[in-house]
Parts: sequence; C-alpha cells; structure tokens
Amino acid sequence: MPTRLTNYFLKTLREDPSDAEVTSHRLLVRAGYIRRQAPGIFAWLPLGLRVKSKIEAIVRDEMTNAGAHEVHFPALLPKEPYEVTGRYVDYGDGMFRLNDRRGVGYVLAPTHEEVFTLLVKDLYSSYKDLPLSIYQIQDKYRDEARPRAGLLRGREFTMKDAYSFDYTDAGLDASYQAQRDAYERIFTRLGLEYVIVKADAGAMGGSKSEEFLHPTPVGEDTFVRSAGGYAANVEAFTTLVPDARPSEGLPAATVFDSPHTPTIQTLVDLANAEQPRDDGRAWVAGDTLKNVVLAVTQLDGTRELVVVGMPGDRDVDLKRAEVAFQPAEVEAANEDDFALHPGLVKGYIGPWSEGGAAVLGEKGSTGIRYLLDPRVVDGTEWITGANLHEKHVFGLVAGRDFVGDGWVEAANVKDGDPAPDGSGPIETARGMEIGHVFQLGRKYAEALGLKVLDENGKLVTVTMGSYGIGVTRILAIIAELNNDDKGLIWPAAVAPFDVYVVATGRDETVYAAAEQIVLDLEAAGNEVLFDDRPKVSPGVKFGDAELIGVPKIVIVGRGVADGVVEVWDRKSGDRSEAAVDAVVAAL
RNA sequence: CGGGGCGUAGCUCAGCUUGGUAGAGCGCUCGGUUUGGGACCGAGAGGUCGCAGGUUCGAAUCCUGUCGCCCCGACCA
Repeated sequence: MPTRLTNYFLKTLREDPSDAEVTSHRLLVRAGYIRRQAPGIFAWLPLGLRVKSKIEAIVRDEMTNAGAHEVHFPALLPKEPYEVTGRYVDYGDGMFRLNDRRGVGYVLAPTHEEVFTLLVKDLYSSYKDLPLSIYQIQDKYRDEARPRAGLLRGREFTMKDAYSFDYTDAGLDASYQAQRDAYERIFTRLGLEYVIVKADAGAMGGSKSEEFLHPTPVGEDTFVRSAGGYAANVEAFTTLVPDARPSEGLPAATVFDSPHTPTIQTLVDLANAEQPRDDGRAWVAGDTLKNVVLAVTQLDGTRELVVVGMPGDRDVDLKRAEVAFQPAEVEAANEDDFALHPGLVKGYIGPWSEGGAAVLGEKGSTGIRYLLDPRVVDGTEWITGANLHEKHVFGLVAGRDFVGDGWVEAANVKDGDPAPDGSGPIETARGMEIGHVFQLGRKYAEALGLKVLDENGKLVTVTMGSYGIGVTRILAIIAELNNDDKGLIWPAAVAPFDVYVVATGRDETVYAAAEQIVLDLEAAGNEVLFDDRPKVSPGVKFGDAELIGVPKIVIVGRGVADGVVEVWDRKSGDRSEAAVDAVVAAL
C-alpha cells in the first residue's frame, strides 16, 4: 500500500516558525517532522518518526552485533533507588519529580543505572550468568535550566542506554571495548564525523570514560587534541607537569613597592621597569603567581574559601574547577567572603609574608586551603603578592618559601599547551556530545548490593559500565549537517523514504503512470512517498519535495506522453530522464 | 538565575508612539479559470488582541501586576 500524500499526516509550512532559530529545528518543523509541545519537548509526526526509527534500527543492529540485548524500562520510576545511590540529591533541579495520589515520590528517569542494576540483582547471583550487556531505547527526562536549539537540547530526548555487568576488571574492559567498537560502527554508518576524547566521569561516578564528540563550532563542549593522537574533553585535560628544579643557590625573596598594579600586566610592566631580569629576558605574565580566591559550596551547603595559585598568564576555568571540586559548586569569592577573611589583602594575596611565615594553606595564618596549579613545581621562582597593601615579592621559590596543600587542575587550557602524554602541543576545538561510554566500576553495584558468587564461592561485587547515545540529538545533528536553502537533504541511511514520486498536471494518464511507477519501485524494495495530490500546482509539489528532503525524486508529468519521467537527485541537484518502465534501474 | 526580545486569525506579521466599532499576506471553505517552479478571479469562515486589575465616556493601544515563549549568558547529555 503506497504512502500517499492525499491521506498522509503532513502539513508543510511556507514560512519559518517564529520560535525556531537553529537550522535543524527550523527545517524539521517546517517540513512537518516534529511539533513543539512545551519548551524542549516535541511531538513526532510520521516523517520524523520514520527518520528516528531508521537511526534506532542502526543502533539496534550494532547493539546486537556487540552482544547486547534489548529491554525496556518505564520512564516513570520510584524515587527510592535514586535515593540509595545519592543521585536523587546530586541531580538537583535537573530531575523531574512527582508524587502519586498517595504522596509517594516518583521521578521521570534522567538515566537508568539504578533500575538496571536492581533488575540484574533480582535475577542473577552467579558468575556463570556474566558477562551481560543489556540496553534500551527510551525517552529520558531532564529539567534543563534552559532547553534550546530544538532537538539539540531538549527536556525529553530519546537515548539508547546500555549497561554491562562483569565480575572482573578484565571483563569490564572487554564489555566497554565492545560498546566502544559498536559506537564507532554506528557513527560511521550514520556518516557522522566524531572524535573520541577522554572525558570526566562527572556525576556518574566511575573511572574510565570517553566521549564521542561531533566536531562543530556550535558544539557546547570544548575539547583538545594533539597531532600525536591525544584527545580529551577540556574538563578532563591534565597538565603536563614540569620537572622540579633545585632551589639551592637561588637568591632570597625580596619585597618591593608595587603601587598602581591592579592587573597582572601592570605588575609585569612595573617589574620590568624596577627590577629587570639578569639574563635580559623581560618579565612576562607567566612569571607571576596569581592567587585566585574561590568559594566552594558543598551539596550540604557548607561554603569554604580556597585559594588557587597559578601562573599569571592563566585564568580560572570554572568548569575545570567544578570538576576538580565536584560535586561541590565553585564560584568566585564575593565581598562577603573577603569580609570574613581580613587576612586576605585583595590585589596582593600571596602564600608568604615578610619574615617567611606562611599566610595561605592549612598551616598558614589565614588557615585557608591553598591549592597550586601543577606548573608551580618545587624550585620555580615567582613574582607574587606580599599580603601587604601595594607590596609584591620577587623570587619567591616554590618548595623553599611556600608550599601548597595540594595540586588542582583549575586553570584554563590554551592552544599550544603540551599534551600530558608527550604527543605534542594541543589545539582546542568545539564539539557536540553524541555518545558517552563509562566504566562505572562498582559504585552502583555496591550501593544497591549487586553481588554474585565467583568460582571460589566467594561473594564479589559486580563491576558495571554504562553507554549512552543521544538518538534524537543525532537526528538533529544530521539535519543540521544536511540541508540547503530549499530544505533538508537526508542521507540514504536515515531518510524517511527512499524515493519521492511526484505526479504533476491533471492528466489521468500521468497519474496512472505514476501509480505504476510507485508500485514498481516498491516491488524493487524501495520505500516510496507518493505526492498524488490532484489540485496542487507543480511549484508547490516541487517545493515540498525539496523541503522534505528524500534523496531521490521522480517527477511524473507531461513527459509521460513520450514515455519518460524525470529523476532528480536531491543532494547533487542532478536531473536526468528515464523511461517510464525503467525508473527502478535509473535510480 | 542574570540580560535582551516577543505575546494580535491556523501560520508569518502590521496596528500601539498620538485611546474612538480589529487588519494584511499566506493557509482554509465554496464556485469558476489554471496545471513543470510556491497561479488567478469572485464569494466566505475564522480573533475573549496571553491573563488579571487599574485609568477613561471609551483600551490591542496608557498604567500596574502576572503568566508564557524565544535568544544570549550561568548551568547541563
């Protein structure tokens, strides 16, 4: 039974919807694939659903190849499992919560680690049952502070989430690798460029984690890569730590007057004017030690000040700092914070005071925790604040004159920074997350009590992995990538139909010929959308055909009198003629 | 949560400054003409102007409040 436009549920819009800004959103709404229901929540119309199903079919196929089995959980779940693992609190406002008529708490699941773990716990108790990989394709709910860009960041979105269960670390490695390989095949089949980067495990917990990022300037993630093959999310980037240097023989630190030095640059200028270096090289921002006061707020609300010392040519990257202090929130200290700590002389903060007493650090006079950038290794010399108004100090030596309470990755990453694995300088780029693979380890199994008996009859805690792909986000990215001024241009692998047949004119023989062509195409295994609308002008039909973006378009019109039809290739725009009875071969 | 913009017909918007019986284009219905690039003629249907209060003889228009949506930022897959 051909799919006919005369009874299909489709209405294209002549004008762009006013609430759609990004290309994918605009075109998917205009071409009749989706409709907005609420911010970040969309209804799927027949065309959209077909594309979504095509993507899901590829995902299912590769999950099967990876040995994973499909299951399906509810999206609506009791809150208890999430309370046990702590994520009911950790997720904060990001989780949709509701109560039933008796007041019992439920959540709309943002992700399903807990219930998968509990299901396996229910059924399995032996190492002989493992390894196991199961997955679902299910809608997820996250109450985003600001949904945006249509499908790219919604509050409801479809995700394939897979979970692996092993009782050995080696088993987890193998399960992880199988999913990782499957992801590579999926993105290749979808024609999506991707970069695999080291990722921060974030609130999910666990150890090893990699993200699949689609490189695009509009991406929300920043990642770095080196020519030598290093790739990481900027949040997971680790600094290459220089070797410590001997501090013997370095001159003693000296305090100097430094009025009117509100910025690092003015301090550097003053230093060059007052105290030029012996070797003739000018002082630069990287020779100064900048001490930034951060306020770190734990989940329970306790607020702690922390001073981070880093080279003056760096700034605090709050996202990296959040990772370093997670799950706490990090922000710049405010006036109230300073008021509580009169020992901090704003603009002249440093770890050392004249005479050598420590100011910062748990043993310093302020008692404020002092964390250092990894570049501040023992034996490095710095220009930094002297904790006196309008005074700085020269030649303060790390390890000799001051020590920190530890190290922290809170400084921003710059193009040209060395990769930590020695593979050369890195460059930064933007990307959109399309997949994420995690080795969760035993965090969830531990919290929820998932254990099995091993070969020796001993109870061991299961080790898990979690693997996600954003199905609807991928659909949006494909739309974002494949379009022109006329509309969408679907790659064959995910197109809602293979061929779009248009009958023009009002000649009965034309429609009869078109009917036959549709049947021929379907018999040859093509999915066909047939524009059989009788009272629509050709211009409208052509416009819709191009807007909808099916890869091949067959125009059946006046050429039928001569036994020919026109075949358009949507992507290249190429047009050729084909005999009415040989359309299948002409595609 | 901070900043900006916008809520008027199914869609895209004008009207608001300067208060006086609610408009256009597209879409939709009917009749006719037209049929290879978003046709034309004629006749229609369709709106508590986001909501509430206020000012006024009279409010889409002025005032106050409120709700919603979009964009930028913060945050997040």
